[in-house]
Amino acid sequence: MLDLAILGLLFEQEMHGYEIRRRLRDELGLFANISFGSLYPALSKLERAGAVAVTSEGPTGAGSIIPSTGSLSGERAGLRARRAAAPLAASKRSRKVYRITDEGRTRFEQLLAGEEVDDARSFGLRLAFARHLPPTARLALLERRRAQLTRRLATDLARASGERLDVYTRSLVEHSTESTEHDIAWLDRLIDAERQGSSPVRSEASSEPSDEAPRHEAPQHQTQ
Amino acid sequence: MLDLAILGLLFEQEMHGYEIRRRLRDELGLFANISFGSLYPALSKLERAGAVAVTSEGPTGAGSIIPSTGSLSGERAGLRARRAAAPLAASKRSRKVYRITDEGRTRFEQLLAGEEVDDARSFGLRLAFARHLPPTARLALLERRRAQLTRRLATDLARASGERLDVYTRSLVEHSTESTEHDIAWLDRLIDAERQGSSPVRSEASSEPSDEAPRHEAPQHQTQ
DNA sequence: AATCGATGTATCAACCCGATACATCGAAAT
DNA sequence: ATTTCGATGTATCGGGTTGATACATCGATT
Repeated sequence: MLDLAILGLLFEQEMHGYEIRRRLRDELGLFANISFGSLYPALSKLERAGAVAVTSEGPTGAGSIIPSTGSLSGERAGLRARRAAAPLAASKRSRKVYRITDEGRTRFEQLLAGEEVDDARSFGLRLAFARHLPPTARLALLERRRAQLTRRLATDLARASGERLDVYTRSLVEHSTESTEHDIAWLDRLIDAERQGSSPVRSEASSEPSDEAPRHEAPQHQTQ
Repeated sequence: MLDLAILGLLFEQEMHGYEIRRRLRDELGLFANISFGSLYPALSKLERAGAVAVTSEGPTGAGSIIPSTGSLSGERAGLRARRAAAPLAASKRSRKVYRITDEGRTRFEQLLAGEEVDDARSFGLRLAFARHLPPTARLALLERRRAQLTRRLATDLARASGERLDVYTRSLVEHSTESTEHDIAWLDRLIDAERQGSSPVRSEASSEPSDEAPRHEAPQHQTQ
């Protein structure tokens, strides 16, 4: 699940681990504070799997890829060895900038279109990257989530009406029910907007928009 | 965190693992589907720590508190009603019935009054057992949670207004903001009710061993 | 009688989190 | 000018959670 978040961020721009964490916290808001104990192993795993590649050193921008000395494999003491053996002038600080590969892009689309939309986090993450989905899959994602919430609402209502609960538990269940209803209403608005805006447009990349409906906010595509 | 849930359920009535899972799912609703891979290790750990003891074998040693069919009608399926209607006493089935110890009760109160009210699960769990808290601690719990949500609302608002987000991410952030506001309003109602109603009733968490029958659901005050 | 689903306990790999360690840099404090 | 301190940056470790899986018994249907 964290793989999806990492690949989604690297899909737009290459960056290093610390920056990934910052964006996840500040922009997405999901993973309130993703732990480094999750992030770095996930990056290593993605690198081993060939989904991302490291273009060591280079704060921002596109160029400035220093021809690596071949010892960029993340071994146990490799970090210290690299630091000691690389007193480069350009090397301000040890940072590993990650870049997504073609294989990673494929993996990203697989994960994004995956069916495991169980919890709120997973759904929120997919929605945050929903602009990379074709309209059909986007609508399917929203409706899958809506079906899940509807199911949960049914069990919540059964529990609220059937059981004998104390004041606090009852309030908890009632509030949970209201929240679920609120979520469903929100999803209905999203689904409606999706149906209004994406029906005439067949493809997100190449097709003439033939509708003149006053869309309040157009679904913009990705930027570089 | 799971320890609190287990001890809270065993606080009222002894039961076995499978039943703990069922109650957590059907009554509390938290831990939508608690995994056995969490439950059984937690039970073993609690047993090693002396917080619970196993009174192996015998599903209904001291008379089942199962309410007769009436309130069970709203259950998930008729299967449970069927099972509840026939509480076999000679069950040779391997089941380990757990009972809370005095040490476990102490541990339960420690956990319940603990300060780590970070996430929604932890708070919801504490609220579900809030009737075991003295009114002062109950109010403190609600206000701690409110303060957390207020902080989160501030960062959410900053993110929503400052960043340039695509349609879906923006909708996500806005919905999250609304949900947090909804939660805060709910907490305000709870806090208000707590301030109104908590003066006359003084009980719980004291050294009174008698005065109450071993009922497991006994909150009778308050105006919801 | 055989199958199937519910009940019941238990373990495993994979994953995630919180804490911690180590190291560098910029800037404020002394 | 030097020290201190906080932000940046990578990485590991222990412990808890999950989902999958295994094994076994019982009740009911076929």
